Amino acid sequence: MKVSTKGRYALRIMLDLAMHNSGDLVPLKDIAKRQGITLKYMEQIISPLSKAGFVQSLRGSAGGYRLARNPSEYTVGSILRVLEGPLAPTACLETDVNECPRVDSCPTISFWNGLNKVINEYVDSVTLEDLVNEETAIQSDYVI
Amino acid sequence: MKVSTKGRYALRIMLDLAMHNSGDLVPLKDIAKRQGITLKYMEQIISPLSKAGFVQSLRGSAGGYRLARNPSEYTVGSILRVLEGPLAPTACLETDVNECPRVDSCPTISFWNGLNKVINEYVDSVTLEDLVNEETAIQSDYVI
DNA sequence: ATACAATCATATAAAATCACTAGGAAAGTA
DNA sequence: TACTTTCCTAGTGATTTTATATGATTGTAT
Repeated sequence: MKVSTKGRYALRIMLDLAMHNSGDLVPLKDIAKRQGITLKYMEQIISPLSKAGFVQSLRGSAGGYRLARNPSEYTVGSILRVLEGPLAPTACLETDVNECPRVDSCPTISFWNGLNKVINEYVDSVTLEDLVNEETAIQSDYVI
Repeated sequence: MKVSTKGRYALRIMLDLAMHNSGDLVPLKDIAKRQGITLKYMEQIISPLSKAGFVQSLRGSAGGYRLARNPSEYTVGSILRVLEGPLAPTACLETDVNECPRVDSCPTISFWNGLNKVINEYVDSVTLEDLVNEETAIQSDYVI
């Protein structure tokens, strides 16, 4: 029941971009340095995010990445799903085509459905903006 | 974010025992036949449940397993945890000793804490009895 | 006492997943 | 042209998953 590093790192990358959301492009190298993740591994993580249209990119010197939308328009769930696939707790909930031969008489399916629901409702109730606001609130504690 | 077969099978075994909860001992062979799981694999799954005191066992001819308590006294979460360990979505939430060096400044920890909470609250809100009642309700549909 | 039935323990292993590392190609900027 | 940065693909060691297999131990019934 663990979220893999890819999902967790994807969230950290997107949150880093959200906290440096000036409109300028942010080189991945800078994010890697801040987050303590190797550049090469981060490239693998941001690639699907780029293909999914979650970030905009530009190559070359002064290139980098930036968010494609407003931080409030990303739920954490949507980010995790790009790297993790469906967040369903069992494989039988993932597709419309139920491959499990026991599905019609399965006494546990309603339980798994319920778990699937609470997980997805929660991860989609939190946005990048929520996390940014929380973080800046924490930082201001030090100032005060 | 998947529950492993051990956790899922453990739930099916416990539910099978709950639906054959006459007080008599149920041979594992019978459960294996009903559930379509090999006896040898089931032995590995029920062993931790036995050690955790979730089921009572008796060896020998006419031996088998039965629930140690009333079905209403088992939450699904408690069963899953025996086989899966903590159901936390990240390792940093598992122990009291936080090993992650970033924990004090981690902007995502509150999100993971929240996810951890909704998952565990849900799995502990459903009992074996709930699943049994649901199943017998479904079966009675056929009768009616 | 003996045979039988079941739990209990341990070893092995294929397959999949995880968490990276590495090399280089392509594209854009100064 | 030199440099920087993204983009693409492949490989790799470690761990986990999902079992299978063999046999020992224990208890019940006849």
